[in-house]
Amino acid sequence: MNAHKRRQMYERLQAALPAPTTELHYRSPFELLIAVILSAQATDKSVNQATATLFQAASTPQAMLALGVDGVKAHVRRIGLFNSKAQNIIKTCRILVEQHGGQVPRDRAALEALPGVGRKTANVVLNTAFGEPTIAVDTHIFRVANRTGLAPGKTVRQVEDRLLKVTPPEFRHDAHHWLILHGRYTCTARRPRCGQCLIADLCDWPDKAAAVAAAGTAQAA
DNA sequence: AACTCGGGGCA
DNA sequence: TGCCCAGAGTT
Repeated sequence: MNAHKRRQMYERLQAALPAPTTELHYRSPFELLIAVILSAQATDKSVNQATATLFQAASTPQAMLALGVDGVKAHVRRIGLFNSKAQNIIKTCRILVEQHGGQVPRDRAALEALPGVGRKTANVVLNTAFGEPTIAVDTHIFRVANRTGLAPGKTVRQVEDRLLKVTPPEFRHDAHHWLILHGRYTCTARRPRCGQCLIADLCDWPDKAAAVAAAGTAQAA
């Protein structure tokens, strides 16, 4: 995919998709951080369901510490990986209180030093809470970047670096938002909906034609 | 690079 | 039923 096509891709996604916002529910950088920690390998629906009651019980790191691991678990039991996530949340809150004045640090290294926070979570917080032009590569974006030829790469870090390079500056802050929505609702992992894709004509995916045809016969049948 | 954690959603 | 989910940590 060349520079012209990339720009066209972003322009179309920007025009068609809703204003940039997370689908996770949060009211502060702290709540965002916790929600993103919980969202690893989980659906946003299940996360929002859990945080609705969790944040009512505790919306600050101090209050979260008062809940304790078992208290947190009681709210997040229906989310996958909840055991390690509950422990990580408490450890993270302790560090926030002891080393960062109870605030979420606006610093990549400090964020990634928090238990349960990796490259992706740090990027989301930096972008969404602090407005920095990071691109958080998750499974959706990794798939879209490779499938369309927008920014191919074998590792998440490779895709992230390439995305930052090939994304025009004016799109860089919101690219994450558009790419993830596109991957989630159109360029899905299984049975991508190429027939109703806004950018199918710009996409390099070899199986695109087959996918369109399959969708057509599936609807006809 | 491969493995593990993990309940829920969806075809 | 099998595959996937807005990943991170360990080996």
